[in-house]
Amino acid sequence: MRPQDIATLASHCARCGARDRSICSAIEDEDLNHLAVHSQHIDVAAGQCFIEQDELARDFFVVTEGHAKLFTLMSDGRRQVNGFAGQGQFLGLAANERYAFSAEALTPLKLCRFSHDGMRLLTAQFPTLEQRLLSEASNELVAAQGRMLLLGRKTARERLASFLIERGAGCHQATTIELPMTRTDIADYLGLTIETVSRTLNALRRDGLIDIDHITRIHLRNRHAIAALASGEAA
Amino acid sequence: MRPQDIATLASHCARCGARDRSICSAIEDEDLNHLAVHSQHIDVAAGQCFIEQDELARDFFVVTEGHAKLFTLMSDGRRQVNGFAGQGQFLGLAANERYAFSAEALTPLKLCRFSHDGMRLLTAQFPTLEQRLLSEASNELVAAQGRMLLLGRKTARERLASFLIERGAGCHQATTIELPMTRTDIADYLGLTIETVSRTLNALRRDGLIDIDHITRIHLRNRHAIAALASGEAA
DNA sequence: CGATGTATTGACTCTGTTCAAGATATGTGG
DNA sequence: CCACATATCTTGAACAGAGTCAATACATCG
Repeated sequence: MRPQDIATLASHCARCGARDRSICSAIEDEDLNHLAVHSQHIDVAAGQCFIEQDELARDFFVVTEGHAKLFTLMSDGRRQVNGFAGQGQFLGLAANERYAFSAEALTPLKLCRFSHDGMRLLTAQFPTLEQRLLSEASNELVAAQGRMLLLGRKTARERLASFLIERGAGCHQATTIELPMTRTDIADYLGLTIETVSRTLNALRRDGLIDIDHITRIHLRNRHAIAALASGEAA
Repeated sequence: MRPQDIATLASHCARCGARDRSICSAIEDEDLNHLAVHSQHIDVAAGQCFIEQDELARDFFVVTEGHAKLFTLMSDGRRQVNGFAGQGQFLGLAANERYAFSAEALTPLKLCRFSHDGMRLLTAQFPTLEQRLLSEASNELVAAQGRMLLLGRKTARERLASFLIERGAGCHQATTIELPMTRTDIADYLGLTIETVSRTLNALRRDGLIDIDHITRIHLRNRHAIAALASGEAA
């Protein structure tokens, strides 16, 4: 890992750290040299797979730039997208011996890779890092339970509303959302078909809840109503 | 915590530890005294709630006897059962400031309770414990992804087959499954209605895949076929 | 044994899927 | 810069799997 990569990672993680999302926020600046020894910077082209379901889980990853999708496949091609990962997101906790999911770049992607072995050395050196990992895992478990509720019990309309609110979270004022994924990815994320996603989004537009500025850009006109829909408090 | 409770916990955890499922397997016998200082034995009557969704998350729990269900509620009463917990199971990782789920005893239940504060002291003393917690969280994340696939993409028949296989796991030979939960719980676990659960189980019986000895006892006649169904390799 | 809660079965409905056609983007080469 | 080719997205019509509502059967427990 070159010095400029460390700087890049550090600056990215500093940004993410503000929202307490990045794993790197557990590591102080002066410790970044140790980090550098055990990590490696990687570029992935859009559409390329960098984690393969059922492969031996040797590495963890941190997204430093771009977006990725995580998904599970069935033998007949049915697909469930488990999540999307953006800047600062940590990947690879959902694995024992082998990865439980595949991961593919949605946009040109920059990753920081840590071997499990390297990670063990790091956690031995920085106990806070292990706490940080555990807290990250807890966050993901909470999110997973929210998604089970969505997939098991919510209507198509509620699923889309939940998706929009989730995507819009963090941006307190900016109610315009960028969607780096296709309709197919959204459908597989929400347990629906592309047709239902398309129809439902346009229904939300007709009802004045959103504007669809562009296929990849959606404006929330009535965030409060969308949030109510998402949590099931609607007629 | 009384000495006999420690013994009970230890013996239970020893049993579970064989399958590497219990959190206590990280703690050696001679350390159980330290454990005792920070833990508390609790009895819960069947039907009683012992974790309340959105309450401040102050404690972790280990099930030492009996069965519990974990679930999430929507304001209109829709319910998603996130999982069932039996002997040796660790509860409470899916929480940040507050619990992301509620938990209720299905049978008379014995729990071991650890305060978060006590847990911090314990993990400081036994670094392996924190690794154990992280590994437990990883297992749960893997399981969560399996459930997302189930809830998002599987048919009712495949969901029931998956449920039976999951319940039958561990018991390599014994193909008779005890179900400590009601049909309503199963339905809310699989994202279905009780009617669909009932109809589908009886369809599986008619097709010679299972016997329903009793409402709460199911015998797997053709485990291989059920497993194939569960993973979606069927007509 | 009757009372109550739980499970099964049946008839009908509805939400979301499937299949198919058309529209809109994105990208390429002339 | 435009025409064509390909992807992706939208829209429509028919269908199906699971849900809803309602009646009946079965357990469990006093």
